[in-house]
Amino acid sequence: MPSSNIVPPARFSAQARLRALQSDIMELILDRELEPGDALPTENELCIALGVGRNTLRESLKVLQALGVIEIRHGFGMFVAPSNFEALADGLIFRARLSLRHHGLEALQLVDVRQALESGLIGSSMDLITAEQLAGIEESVVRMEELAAAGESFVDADSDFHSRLFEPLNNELLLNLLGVFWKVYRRIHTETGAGAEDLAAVAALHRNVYTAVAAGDKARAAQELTRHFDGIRRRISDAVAE
Amino acid sequence: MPSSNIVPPARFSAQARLRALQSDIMELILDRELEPGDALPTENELCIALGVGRNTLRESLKVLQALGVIEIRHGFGMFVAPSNFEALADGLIFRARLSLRHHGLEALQLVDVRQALESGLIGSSMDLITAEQLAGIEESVVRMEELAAAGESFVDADSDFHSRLFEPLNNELLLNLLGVFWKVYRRIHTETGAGAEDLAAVAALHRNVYTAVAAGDKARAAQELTRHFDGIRRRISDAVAE
DNA sequence: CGGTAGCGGATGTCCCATGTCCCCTGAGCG
DNA sequence: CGCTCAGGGGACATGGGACATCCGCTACCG
Repeated sequence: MPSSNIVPPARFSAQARLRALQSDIMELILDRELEPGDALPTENELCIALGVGRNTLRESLKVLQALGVIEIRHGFGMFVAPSNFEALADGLIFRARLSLRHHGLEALQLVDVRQALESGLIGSSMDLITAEQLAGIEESVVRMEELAAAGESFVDADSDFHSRLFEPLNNELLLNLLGVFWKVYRRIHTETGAGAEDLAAVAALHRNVYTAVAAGDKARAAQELTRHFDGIRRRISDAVAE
Repeated sequence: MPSSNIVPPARFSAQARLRALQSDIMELILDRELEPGDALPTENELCIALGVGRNTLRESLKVLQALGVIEIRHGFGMFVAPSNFEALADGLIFRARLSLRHHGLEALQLVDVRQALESGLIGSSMDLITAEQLAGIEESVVRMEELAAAGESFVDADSDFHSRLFEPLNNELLLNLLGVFWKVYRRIHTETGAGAEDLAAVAALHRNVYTAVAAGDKARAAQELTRHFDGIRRRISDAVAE
């Protein structure tokens, strides 16, 4: 029985305590009205303020960093971070790879979600698109076609194309989510070999999407996107079957 | 210049090393073909296998736990976890609360994404829905109406309604994402007070959605959902303005 | 034969020492 | 007078050890 021990403070499960600690740190940020870019107290100050050891604190800190809540700069300090979904991507990539060992279920679900997002929002994006942004999209298509003609893979240009497509919406969360899906897809892509794809055909599909967007034909744009996703789904199914 | 030092192992940035360590752990799981529920090696074994100290390892382990990749049970061991999006929710809740201090931009973006998902996928879900599932949806609506009549808030029933709506798709990723959005929304809801909402009107909106779904009218279902989201958007704007 | 106390192993928390990195400052130079 | 770069100091990174806590299993005792 700790007589003078001040801190046997309501022992919950370890897991709950860690989560509480993370919440405390986030509350502290909100309470002090820190903005993205502002510095947090040093590790030692936080240890004292929150009444935990440095290691325990650091474990929570690392989690918050992975969640994109804070940014840790070695040797300088910790700061409230701008958006960052890297960690989510890693988690999803892991799940997707795990599922590819079986039936690729999670990978296919991911394509479904991405399709709903892209097909569902392409219309709104087309309402807001500027001539300049449209030109940027075509540029991506051209780059894909060039790479396809040269027989080189063009994952970057492909990713670029889809980013630009939804840039007009000015929705960072959406772009982040799509970015995550892209990262997962890219991983699956290299994982499954996928060398046998028809580059020219893929480039042509994107050209079709561009044409529909440029013409302002929302229904056709959504439809062309859907065809694109059907191709992706087929490739995943093939990879799992093999 | 470390002469006899065996391990000056290609110093990258600290952040990169931590990420690499996480990847290594995930690779190890995939290499050993561990399934969800299987036990990982103990901390000490991993320390040796990966050549890092226990503290460093634990920081990565905690991150993986937060990402829902592994599950840590105090005093027993570590296991490959089933799906878990809790961490993502916490991160998003933080972002949303942070943004509410300004213009509520991220909160509104989140509603946009959710709307795209729900409006975009309601059609596919209606293709697959069974009579039983339909009855479950109506049950949720009835519960909401009862609670509205009693003047009580019905966040749970509301959340239930939306879950059931997309249950037929059998897409865990989607349900998880929507669950995350719900959690964030619920937090915002309590955060902004939001006591002044018209319970009966909200219940009626859901009744309209149910009616359209039961009638098999996809366009109307999507439209009713959109109206629902417009209401949410308005409430967020009001909360920020005040 | 059943319940329980003890044991072994694993994780949780913490401290300390040392290494590493980054920004800031000030002296030196053009 | 302004620019550049080396050094200082502060802060984070890493590793190891000690002790506390928790869980499941087993062997002892009633």
